[in-house]
Amino acid sequence: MAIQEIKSKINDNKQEKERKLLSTALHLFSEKGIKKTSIQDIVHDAGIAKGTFYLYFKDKYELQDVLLAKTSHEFFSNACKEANKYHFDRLDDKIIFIIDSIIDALIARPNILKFIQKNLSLGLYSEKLTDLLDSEELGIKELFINEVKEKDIPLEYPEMTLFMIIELVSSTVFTSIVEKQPLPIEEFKPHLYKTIRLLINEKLEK
Amino acid sequence: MAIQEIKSKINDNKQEKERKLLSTALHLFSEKGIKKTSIQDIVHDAGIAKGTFYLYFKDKYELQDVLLAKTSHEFFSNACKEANKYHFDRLDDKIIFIIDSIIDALIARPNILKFIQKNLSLGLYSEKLTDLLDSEELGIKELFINEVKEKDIPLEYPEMTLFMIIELVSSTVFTSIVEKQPLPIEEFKPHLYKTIRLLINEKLEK
Amino acid sequence: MAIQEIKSKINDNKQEKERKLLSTALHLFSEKGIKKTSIQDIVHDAGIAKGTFYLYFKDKYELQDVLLAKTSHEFFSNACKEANKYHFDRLDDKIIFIIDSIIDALIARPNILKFIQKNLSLGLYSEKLTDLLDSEELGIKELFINEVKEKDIPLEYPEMTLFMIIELVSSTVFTSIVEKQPLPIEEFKPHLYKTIRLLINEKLEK
Amino acid sequence: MAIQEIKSKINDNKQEKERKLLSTALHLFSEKGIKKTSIQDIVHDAGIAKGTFYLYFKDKYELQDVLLAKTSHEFFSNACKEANKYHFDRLDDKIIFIIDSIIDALIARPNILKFIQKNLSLGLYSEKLTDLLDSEELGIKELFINEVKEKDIPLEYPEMTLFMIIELVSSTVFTSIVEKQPLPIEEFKPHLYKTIRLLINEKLEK
DNA sequence: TATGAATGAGGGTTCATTCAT
DNA sequence: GATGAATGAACCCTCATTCAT
Repeated sequence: MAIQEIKSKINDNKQEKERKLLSTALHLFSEKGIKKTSIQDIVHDAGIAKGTFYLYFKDKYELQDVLLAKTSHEFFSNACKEANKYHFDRLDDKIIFIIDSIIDALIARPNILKFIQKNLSLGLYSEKLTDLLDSEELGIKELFINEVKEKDIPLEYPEMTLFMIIELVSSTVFTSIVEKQPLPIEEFKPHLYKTIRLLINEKLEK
Repeated sequence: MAIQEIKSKINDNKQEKERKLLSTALHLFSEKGIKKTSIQDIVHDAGIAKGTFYLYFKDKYELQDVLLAKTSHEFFSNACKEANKYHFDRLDDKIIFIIDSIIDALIARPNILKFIQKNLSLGLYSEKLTDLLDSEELGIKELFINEVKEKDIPLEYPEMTLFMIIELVSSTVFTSIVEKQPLPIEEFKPHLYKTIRLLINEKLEK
Repeated sequence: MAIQEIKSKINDNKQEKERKLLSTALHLFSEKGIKKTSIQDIVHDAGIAKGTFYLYFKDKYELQDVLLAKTSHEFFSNACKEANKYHFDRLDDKIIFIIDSIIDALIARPNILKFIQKNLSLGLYSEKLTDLLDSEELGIKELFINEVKEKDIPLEYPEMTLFMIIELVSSTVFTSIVEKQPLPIEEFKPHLYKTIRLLINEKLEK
Repeated sequence: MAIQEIKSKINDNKQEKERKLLSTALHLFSEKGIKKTSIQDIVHDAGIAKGTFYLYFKDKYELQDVLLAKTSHEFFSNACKEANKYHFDRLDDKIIFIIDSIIDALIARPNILKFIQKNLSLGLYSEKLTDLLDSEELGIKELFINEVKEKDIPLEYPEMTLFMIIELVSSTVFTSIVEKQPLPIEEFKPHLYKTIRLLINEKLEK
């Protein structure tokens, strides 16, 4: 076997270990909460030795950060892929479709929502994402900016608008799904979507 | 000394202990973070015996919940009091004044912001507030609803609008102050306030 | 029961715990060495809970320091008591008697010698001794100084002479007993005692 | 390249690795103490693989023993070399010159002194020295014995005298430099040197 | 010879909680 | 109600050591 092959095999093995730790941790964090999940639990369920954990992560919280960014990012990524299957005349329709997909996905996995809490926006803005983002796929950020330009939507600072939309969604949806406050999610959706349209089509005479 | 007086003194003593625990805990939570603050630390700094803690709170997290609601509420309460010193012709001006006061107060105490995180809205919506709210003071909620009615502002669901404003502020301001993302707070303020005006004066022809 | 009594009972209990920890630790340190003795071992053998250890000592090494001073001191203390039973015309005879007693005691407990190593002088000079020394008993230090004065022994700096004698004994005896270098202890003794006499009766024409 | 050369190169490489391990370990032991220095630390700083350590030493303590003997020996070796540059009429002057050189060297490197502790005499008496001593250089031991003979100094057991001088120095100097007890080293020196003269020129009429 | 990823035993330490006083 | 000494489970983390490459 060539040295090249050996090295790549070792590398594969390492990646596999890291992947296993991440997926096991996500499962446990969602199931029992971060506080009640110990490193012991994670390595036990992952079938990995205790010491090995520290070869990959400094502590539970570094793992948590990576996981938050990664998981949130996946929600955006999946929803965008889904949206790209269809054609939308209007940007607001497309954005709301994406957000609606994400909300439905969150409803379907309430435990993961409890893990993400109000930090969905990390999926777009976390610094931990650098590894994941060298993929050439178009995220919601690029999509939004591009379409604003193409369709001549009169937004002064589209990045800022998107940021506020995402934070608004992230924050209200968590409260609505988990605490059913101020309304259960299905009743809340129309209010939220109306507001999103407002933000995208801002026409403030001032 | 009359029995009454003795009882009231004992009661005072109890309230004093609880108050001491709360203030000490807030200080420690802000300074070192919740995770790194132990009950030991709290009772030590508060000058209270270990066992006594459990006469007042089930555990650290019950105390944390109370503290989150209480502290957030104080920010709103102070800002409202300040606003009531002046006269505002427009509701959006008044709301933005209040929110600006709160943001400035948060900037001044970044450690407390780190404790509150994105949960500022607990100051309005937490169930732990029942004790605090039997005061007859007008909060921002009542203020908002009343003025919408008085001034005939065409908002279909004013409660919903306020909820979204608060969550939007809570979420974006934390990120902006703590991580200076996407803009430092002073640069971000104009964008935020423009959006708040938009939400209050919504005129979406649809 | 009066509060006084209760408090003193608690105090007795605490002293008893500390005593137990010290004696157990000495036994284990002598038997297996410090490095191989864990706090677990100590509390286990002492029949005390793990957490309790930390109420009395910061760590294994604080305990070790106390123990070194205490144990060394006992050797001196016992030897002095023994010497005081007899009358000596000469100071050098008395000092050598004391040192001979100590050496014999060390020979009898080689494990304890391995623990003390070359630090026998801590029994006279350690700062950890303050607790033990408020006893009014005359140590070798006072004994030496007093007799030098009384007997007009022409020593310029008796403290310094004693210090060097003690360090010399401490250092050579360890090597001689443990490693039988350069001679086994019984053969080495005469050389050592001759040197001690020399130091006490210094008559250096210079 | 001739096989000879290759072999010698490999050998050089090996010696280089061992040398590197020793020097790195000495540095770490001095800096952080033995207990807090792990094999991990040593190989990391030495730039050598973990497994490789075990090709050279059984464990940290074997390395420590070698290092103690080696380092102590160097102090004697350097001081003797220095002394040989000059001519001394009297043996006691020469010995005191050597010891003074050693003490000054120790003062200059207090961390190394903390590592050596009271074991300076290992530089003369350790069994680990066999490798180093097949050099034909005259050590202090040979020097002392020879001169006693040559100068007809009336010492019955010169080896014993030297042993006691070395142990006395080793023990007192450590305490004096590190703990400044009973006197700081510079003030202690005259007392020590006076005693050394006494031992060399013993004239106890008894 | 040299490597360094993986191991998992074992250490120190913390801490919420109890309970006799 | 108040105390704080004692507990011991549970944690994190380090580390010497192994072994396939």
